[in-house]
Amino acid sequence: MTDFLARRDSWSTANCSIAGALDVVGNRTTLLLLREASFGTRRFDDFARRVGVSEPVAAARLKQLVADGLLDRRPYREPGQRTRDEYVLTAKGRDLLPVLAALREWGDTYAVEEPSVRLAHHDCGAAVHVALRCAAGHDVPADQVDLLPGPGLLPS
Amino acid sequence: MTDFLARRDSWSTANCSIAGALDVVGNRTTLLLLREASFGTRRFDDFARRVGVSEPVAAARLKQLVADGLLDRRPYREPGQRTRDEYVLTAKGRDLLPVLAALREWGDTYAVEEPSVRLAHHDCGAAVHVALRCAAGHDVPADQVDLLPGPGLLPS
DNA sequence: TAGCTGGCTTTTGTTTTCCTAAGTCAGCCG
DNA sequence: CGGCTGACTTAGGAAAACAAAAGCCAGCTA
Repeated sequence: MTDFLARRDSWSTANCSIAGALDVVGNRTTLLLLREASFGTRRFDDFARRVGVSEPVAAARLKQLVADGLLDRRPYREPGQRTRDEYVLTAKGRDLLPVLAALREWGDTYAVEEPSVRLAHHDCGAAVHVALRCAAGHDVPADQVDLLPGPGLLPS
Repeated sequence: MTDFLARRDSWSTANCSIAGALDVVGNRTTLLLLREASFGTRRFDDFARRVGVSEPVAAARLKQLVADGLLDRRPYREPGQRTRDEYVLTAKGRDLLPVLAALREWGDTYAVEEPSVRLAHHDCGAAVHVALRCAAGHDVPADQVDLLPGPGLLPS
């Protein structure tokens, strides 16, 4: 029961949630586009320029993100302007913000000297960081996390 | 001060922590190798087989992970066996676990029907999930996160 | 109605990533 | 000392991702 880890050949790749998530957001450009979307970027060429990617790549990735339901593409019109399309995060896309926050936190520590953005709690102004918590409300240090078989493994 | 987001062309790509983190772990194979390392996998061919990648790719990625300081490669010897090399997470690599946990949580919700692994708090057994918290100890919902300029932007 | 601009798409060619298959090397085992 | 196994490396080639440049189309603006 507890040593299901020992024979994880059978399930390590099969229907793994991490692999499934990476099938959607497993490349650099996609995550940077989502970073921009979380900053409020909406227009096509802003995405391409700020992510630092060519237009064909931006078009392909944005299209894929819309197809995957992370971004919503919808027309809008500023007064006196023609109709344009904008891309905004869906709930499914917003739920990836913890991933971006965790990457940012790691990058702040190990990849850059001076972070250009910091996250603050709107109510109290204190710095926001990513934490592991259990359903009972405890803070969970990384070494107190147990790996247990999930419902996808019970039939075996 | 608050509309620094409006002219983020200047800093969106430059020394962004997320981009820096993705330079290290920005591809699928690397993150899956770290997932395996977090499961306790140590041997070369176990990594390759469980991640589902060919040996040359596993060798290249593991070598890069060692060079980046996320994995430590060290010899070990089981009794009656020859010396082998094993790969184990460093502190720098362990600090990526929140990223993996966040990806897993998103994948549990959106990418698979039945997760094969669940995380539990060792002390109380309750499910572990990723949360945003501020330094003052509050839970921070995603819509209460403010983006503020960090130290890397002050000189401008 | 003739530009002009935003928002893409198409084309072309290069670079990166990956797989398969084969080869290497060290050392225990008979 | 000759084979076998684990842990890789090398070679060759296919597939994917990417950039640069050009083209297309809709609809304001003049």
